[in-house]
Amino acid sequence: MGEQRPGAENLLFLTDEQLRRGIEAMYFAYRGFTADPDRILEQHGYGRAHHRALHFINRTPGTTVNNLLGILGVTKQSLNRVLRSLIDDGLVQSRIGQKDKRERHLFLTDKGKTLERALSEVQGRRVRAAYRAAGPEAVAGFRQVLEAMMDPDQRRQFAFTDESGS
Amino acid sequence: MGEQRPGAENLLFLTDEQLRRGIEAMYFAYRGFTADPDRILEQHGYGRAHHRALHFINRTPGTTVNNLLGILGVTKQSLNRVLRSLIDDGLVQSRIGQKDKRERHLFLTDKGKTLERALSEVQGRRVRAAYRAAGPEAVAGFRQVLEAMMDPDQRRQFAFTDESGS
DNA sequence: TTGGAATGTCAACATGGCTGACATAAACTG
DNA sequence: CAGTTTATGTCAGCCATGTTGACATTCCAA
Repeated sequence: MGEQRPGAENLLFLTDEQLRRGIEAMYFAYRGFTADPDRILEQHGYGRAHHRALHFINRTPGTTVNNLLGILGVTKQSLNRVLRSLIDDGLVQSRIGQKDKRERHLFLTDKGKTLERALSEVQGRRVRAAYRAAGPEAVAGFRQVLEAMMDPDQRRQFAFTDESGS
Repeated sequence: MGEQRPGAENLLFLTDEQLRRGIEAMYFAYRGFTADPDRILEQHGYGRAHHRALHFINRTPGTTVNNLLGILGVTKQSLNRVLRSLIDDGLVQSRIGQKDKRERHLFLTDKGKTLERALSEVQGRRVRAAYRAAGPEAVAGFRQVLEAMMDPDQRRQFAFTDESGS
């Protein structure tokens, strides 16, 4: 991280124009990033909030509501509305904690796993295609900039969920 | 990174886990990306839709409503509500077209320019910091992946707005 | 002159953020 | 044990921003 390469750091003197281009690229790319899952979600009457919940429950099965609140950065009322519909529709199962019976541990049902897989499949397809088009070195740079762009709290969250030691 | 295989293309053999990490990085980074402008917008009773309008009007002064609709990808009713408030608040000026009097050409007023500058200043500061932390080569890769991630239509839009030949 | 394009406006609705208030149950603390 | 804190759920309402549908106006162009 941060090693100096002679003659290279001058590229970080960015004009206003270059900076604006970067901002627009982020905006347009994020639209593309969410476009495919959005189409599937729409067919089920769901939104991005449902996608995020499915994603992170799938990622850490048995996570608690409070845990999820921290990751998603929304209010419990907002999350509850989303979880309510997912539970009612049989995509998520909520189990009362054994150690602490106030807690609810969240799991995807088979139905939930099926939708989650469909969503991550189309989204992953686009990400893979972009990675392939840009090449391995570009991907490494992409990840570095994204990580540096996060809020420190989010970055810590992000680092914490990394179990592979990458 | 996990298991190393000979050759360079192995970096594009992504495990499910690596792909999910990339998706999460995009999600968290976008949150960071919008966090600073959001705080300013909130003080004015505006949202991201107002920011986007201000950004693109500033970028191409005199753009028409229809033009803006194409860039932003929303309905005219939705955009109109946003433009209405910006015009009423004296941040945007709408001038009837000379050649085609049905068209409205949009410009930022001094007041509008001031807010736009404040927004792009805080957002640019974060982007700059991320660029600096990641380094020039990472930035080049970042931009390549973002561009590859856009929808083809958006990418064409994006390429078209590039007047500097960057 | 007539059709259609560009724009604006009104109404209604949905999603998903938010706050505030309150209920419940369980865990913790003195 | 009593009181406090924590985790969760729920109700009600507000706001920003997306949607569709309907309709008026203006005016270019065939």
